[in-house]
Amino acid sequence: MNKGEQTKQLIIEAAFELFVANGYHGTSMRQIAVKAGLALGGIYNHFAGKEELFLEVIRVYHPFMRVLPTLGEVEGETAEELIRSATHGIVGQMESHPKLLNLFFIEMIELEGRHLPALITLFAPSVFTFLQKVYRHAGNLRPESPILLFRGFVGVILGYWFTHHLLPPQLANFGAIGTLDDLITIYLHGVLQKGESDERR
Amino acid sequence: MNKGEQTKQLIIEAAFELFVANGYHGTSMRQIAVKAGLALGGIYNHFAGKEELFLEVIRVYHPFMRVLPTLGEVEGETAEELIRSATHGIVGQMESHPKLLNLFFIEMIELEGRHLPALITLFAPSVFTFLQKVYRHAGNLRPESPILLFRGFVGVILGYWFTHHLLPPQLANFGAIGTLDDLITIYLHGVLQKGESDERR
DNA sequence: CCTACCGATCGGTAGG
DNA sequence: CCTACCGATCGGTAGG
Repeated sequence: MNKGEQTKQLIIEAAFELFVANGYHGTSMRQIAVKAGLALGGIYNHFAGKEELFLEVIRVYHPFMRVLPTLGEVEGETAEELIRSATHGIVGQMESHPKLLNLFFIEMIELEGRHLPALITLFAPSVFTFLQKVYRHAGNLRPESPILLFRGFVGVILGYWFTHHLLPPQLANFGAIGTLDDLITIYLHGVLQKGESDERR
Repeated sequence: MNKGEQTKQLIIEAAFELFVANGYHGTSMRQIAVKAGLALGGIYNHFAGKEELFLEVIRVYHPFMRVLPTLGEVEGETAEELIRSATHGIVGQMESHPKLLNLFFIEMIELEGRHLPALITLFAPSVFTFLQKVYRHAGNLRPESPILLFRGFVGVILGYWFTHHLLPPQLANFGAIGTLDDLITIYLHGVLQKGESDERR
């Protein structure tokens, strides 16, 4: 990696950290320049403008980019193993940089979600691969629709993440807060059925 | 409501719509003034500054403010009825203004979540009331901890909401997208147990 | 890649 | 509640 490429990476990293901390309009090109260690004008040797820089940050750091590819690589012998492994993989990625999700929200709000469709269609295959694997390893899934199963799966991750970062610690005396695996267990009880004696409704 | 109070409400409403559409730093006091139908300087007769105005918007429009009180009023004879009714009540509130949730994210990102703790402790009682009601009407809940039950509940709502607004429509041929009630059903299968014969793990 | 600068717009205020 | 203004800062560029 030559000097110019190195500088470019420094700019992207600096921009990422400032964007997720202060938002798009809350971050100035001057702040990014200082953090990347060059003068304001220098940025424009690498990027045509602020939005182009943001697009590059998204291309590298968007949570879909970090999180969904792991779905394609998940391994396991049963649906339960696949789902537990996928959930932990995704949450692990999210924990690797707790502000990663902010990029998603910033793009939604401040750039009106203009770049989401492209990202979604880019990663839909990983999701399909994962869902097919799950259904292949288990004929005993209650939701007949993979999409529905996936929507519940998303709920487990989001429910865990937001309550994990938001619930006030003092309410622990109202009951155990629980772990990610506890939430997965609830979900698995919801989607797995062991034989037809299990029919409830 | 006298004239001054009326103007104040117009400002708050205009600010709300601009904030959720463009973010905090992406909205200028001049835009708000125009939308509210007065001159820039006029806003400062009602609010000390931009952040004070945002705080008032939050006080009126924050999703917690709109969504959690319904939890305190939910009625039903069984845990299932209570949970279904609460979920529909909350999602209904969210649908009444699809950008309501943006206020939550804007506060998180652009104002660093400084005002969340106050909002959370303000509405914790509604949540507790709801959870107590659920546990009173059903001894057959799998999660021993109400907090854990609640985290799963949050997951249902968030999972539904985000996939509902994000999933590309064309993937419907991969399977039915499902409804909110389908997701609630999965969750209920996860948390309700009908007798001890149901033990799975 | 930096220096020095551009016009535009920002939040906010004085004075009436 | 408006007009007219303030200093500060914005994204971006020319020229070297």
